[in-house]
Amino acid sequence: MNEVDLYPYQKEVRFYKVLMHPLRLAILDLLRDGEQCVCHMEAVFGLRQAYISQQLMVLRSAGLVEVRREGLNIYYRVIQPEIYTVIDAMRRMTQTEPVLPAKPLLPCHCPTCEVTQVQL
Amino acid sequence: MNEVDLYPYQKEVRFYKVLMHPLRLAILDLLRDGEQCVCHMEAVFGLRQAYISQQLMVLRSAGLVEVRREGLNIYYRVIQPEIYTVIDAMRRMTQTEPVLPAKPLLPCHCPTCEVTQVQL
DNA sequence: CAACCTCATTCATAGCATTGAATATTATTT
DNA sequence: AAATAATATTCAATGCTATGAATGAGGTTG
Repeated sequence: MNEVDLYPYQKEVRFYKVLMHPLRLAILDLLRDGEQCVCHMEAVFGLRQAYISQQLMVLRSAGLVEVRREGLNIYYRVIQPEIYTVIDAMRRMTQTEPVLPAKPLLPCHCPTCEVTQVQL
Repeated sequence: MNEVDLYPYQKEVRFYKVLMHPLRLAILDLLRDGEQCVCHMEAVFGLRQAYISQQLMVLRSAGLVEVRREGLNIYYRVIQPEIYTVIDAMRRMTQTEPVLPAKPLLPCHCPTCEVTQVQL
């Protein structure tokens, strides 16, 4: 049977699969302002570290984020910012807004959170 | 445990899940030029009708397409064209092009295909 | 109304994603 | 080098998605 080759779509499909998860979208939103350590995400979302790491791994193996180590902390940053053009287009379509907690839900001791706490 | 409410992301997530499938992307590409009947899709893609119908159902229950009956044929059309802004943003990011067969892979007798055949 | 189109639905199976729990790894500090 | 802190990985159970096969439902034509 002579059928169309849908293989060329796989590249896009892979990215849609990555975006198909609420926590991964939330992480990408958090990284809009620049790199953050895992510890900070843990505090902001109030979710277990292992779970966050699992989703970060998905983002990493998709080539969307990269990692930088500084002492004990590991900082993630987006290396393919074009992903935000996709996310923003979807937001316009669904008329939704990113929902991030204004303050971290849990106390944290990473540099980012220390600064946040001083500001309070 | 005090954790973030990721529920607001579900609306977007639902659409990403819809886009996460090569045939559904191909169908949306085919519908860029306006409505098409199932029969035509069958011919263009060379895939079994039931399979195409299944994916059309997913597009329909996501509210992306609607249906119009004309005699024996059923025509699908996109009712939320903003979806193309998302798809196009993704295409720019992945630097891919939509791949549709220039001519239907199979003969078809729907109005659209008759016209195509006359043009040959 | 019976045969025939076109399309939709149901069902079953296999595969993949999600997510919690436990544990491993890497770097730092003492 | 042992203890600790931050992050990663593995495992297992469960649920969701994909897809083929079979069948059903609506219209149409003779």
